[in-house]
Amino acid sequence: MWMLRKRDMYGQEVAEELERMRGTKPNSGTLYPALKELEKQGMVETRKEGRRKIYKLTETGHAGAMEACEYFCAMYGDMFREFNEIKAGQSAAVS
Amino acid sequence: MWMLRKRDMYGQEVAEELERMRGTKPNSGTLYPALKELEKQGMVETRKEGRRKIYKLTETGHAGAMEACEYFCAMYGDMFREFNEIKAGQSAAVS
DNA sequence: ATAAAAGTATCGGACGTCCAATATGTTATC
DNA sequence: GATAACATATTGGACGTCCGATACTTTTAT
Repeated sequence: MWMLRKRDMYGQEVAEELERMRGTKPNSGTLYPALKELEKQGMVETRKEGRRKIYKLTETGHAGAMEACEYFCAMYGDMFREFNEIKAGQSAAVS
Repeated sequence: MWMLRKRDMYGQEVAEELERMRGTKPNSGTLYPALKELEKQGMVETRKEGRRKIYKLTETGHAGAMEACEYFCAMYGDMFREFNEIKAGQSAAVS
């Protein structure tokens, strides 16, 4: 969902983005049911372009993405910041 | 694991920290098997203090925590940064 | 000493996630 | 227009995660 905030994508693009992020591409049996569920919930809307089905985040979807991210960042934000500080300290020590 | 980097804790403390982070406390049926697994993997070592069992991250555990965090941050780092930028923009707009 | 409380621990099962296999429709290619 | 390639889709099942219930041990309170 967060990825779709930036631009509309079709299924395979979503899969490739996820591969870039986490190393492995989600199986189609994972991807499409997930997208379908988001559509059912009104988070995304779709249009067809040729053989591709393009997913676009709705208003509700934008709100939902922000809300989910809010929760997620509240959970792991400290860890993130701390990790970045450690990294920053390490690269500073090198120079 | 990340929490244990800062200080040793006993089980209930771990549970309470997790509650602060994510809102709900993990069930004991979730917590203790997880800690036991970490011990089995050599990530934590334990000592008893009274009725409490104190968990301490080992060298391996520190390395493991960093490695896991590295992976995690590589996955979600962009989202985090973007989210923070949005938040920063919003609070700037208010003032 | 006995009861209550705190902390640790285990077991079953419900539920979710993800993948492999497979199928179907659509656009290129020849 | 047959074949290959691309994209979407469904189903089944393996696996993992998490919780509720329950039990055990150790300490504190009375």
